[in-house]
Amino acid sequence: MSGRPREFKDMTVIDAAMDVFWVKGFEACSTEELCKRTGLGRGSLYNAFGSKHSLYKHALLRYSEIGLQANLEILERPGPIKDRLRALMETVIDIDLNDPDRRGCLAINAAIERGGNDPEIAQEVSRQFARFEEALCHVMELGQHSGEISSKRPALELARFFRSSYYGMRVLSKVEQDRDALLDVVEGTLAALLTPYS
Amino acid sequence: MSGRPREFKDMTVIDAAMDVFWVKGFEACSTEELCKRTGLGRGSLYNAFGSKHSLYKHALLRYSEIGLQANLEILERPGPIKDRLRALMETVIDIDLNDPDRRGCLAINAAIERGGNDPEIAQEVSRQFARFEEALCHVMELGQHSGEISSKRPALELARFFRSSYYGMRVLSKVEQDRDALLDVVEGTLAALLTPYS
DNA sequence: TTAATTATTTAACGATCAGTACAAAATTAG
DNA sequence: CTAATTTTGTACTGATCGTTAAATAATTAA
Repeated sequence: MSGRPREFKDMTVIDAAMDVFWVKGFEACSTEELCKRTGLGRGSLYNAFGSKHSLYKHALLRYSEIGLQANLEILERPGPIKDRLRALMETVIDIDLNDPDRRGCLAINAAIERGGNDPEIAQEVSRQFARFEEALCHVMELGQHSGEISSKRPALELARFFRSSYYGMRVLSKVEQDRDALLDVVEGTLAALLTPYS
Repeated sequence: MSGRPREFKDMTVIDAAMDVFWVKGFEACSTEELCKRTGLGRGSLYNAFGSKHSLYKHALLRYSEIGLQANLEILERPGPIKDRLRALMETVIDIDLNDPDRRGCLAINAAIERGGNDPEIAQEVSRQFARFEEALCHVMELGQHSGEISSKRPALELARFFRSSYYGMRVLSKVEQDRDALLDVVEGTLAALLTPYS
């Protein structure tokens, strides 16, 4: 054990690869470009990660510490539940519309590009979707206890409904340039949660 | 003009190509497979459509007469607005979950795979999204006039909100196998539209 | 019939694809 | 030091990519 030491940090390489996959998707991203952007030669890249598909999996896993985690942090902020949910959606609108590459959400991109034909990727995406659902459900329960959010519906249903609306908004933001169209989604979704009676 | 006659109908070829693009996406679909599935030789295919990208555009345009139109027909059915909106979502859940290829919605697939890097495709997707919004808005207005749907919010906002939730559901259905998770989206979304007070 | 036009078939184009073989380089263990 | 081990850089693999060239076939117009 322990021969020549690696000249790179795995995570740095995965981050670079994630950026490329995020912009171009899996199929449209060549191994040559991955080498260029990670700074690794083909030998090193294949020695470390085995295949393009494996590197993509690593990138997707890493994404849960970027995209998902960023969302969870907004949800855990102090302050009214309503403000957190609004911040979650409005923040993502700003990010998506200001991104010249319109990368969107890597997990959603993976779900669409590979979910149907790639069980491994589908499972990891599903895991990330579930984690988001869980966090949202927790927030909905908090809101229901404090009376900020309608208790007419189960928290899980509200979480799933909100999540769907959020994901749909990220699909729309891939091609939409009218910010108002996205802000209407925010208003409609929040209004649905904040019915004034119990 | 008028030399040797074509041995195929353009629309038949486009339909076949659409099926392949729908299952595999744009990048993962080779011209060889397109030839195989359309029955055309490479020469005929390129003579008729010019490029893979052009054929993809034709397929996406054709999709608006399949996917979009199917939705519009459900929305134009007679009967309560609530039933139409529910049918729209539940029908799509059945289709998506019963599809072994998990093709989902081709317009959404195109938005995600190519929306960020392909302005032509982004524009056509945007057009189809807008048409769906328009139809939904019309239905919301009908529902508001008849009192079936809350008038607290503008019809356009309701339409945009519903559409986002619907698109999100189709993203989820790419990797979700729990029907209840999708049905909760339906319940949550409909409940939001059907507040009992004006 | 002939010329013009368009479609089809086949073979091939250069480019690029993901992945590998292998030798040189750098380390540790003994 | 040597042997063992791992990484690195480079050259290369066969396969496949999207696209094109060119000969042949089928039609209409004259």
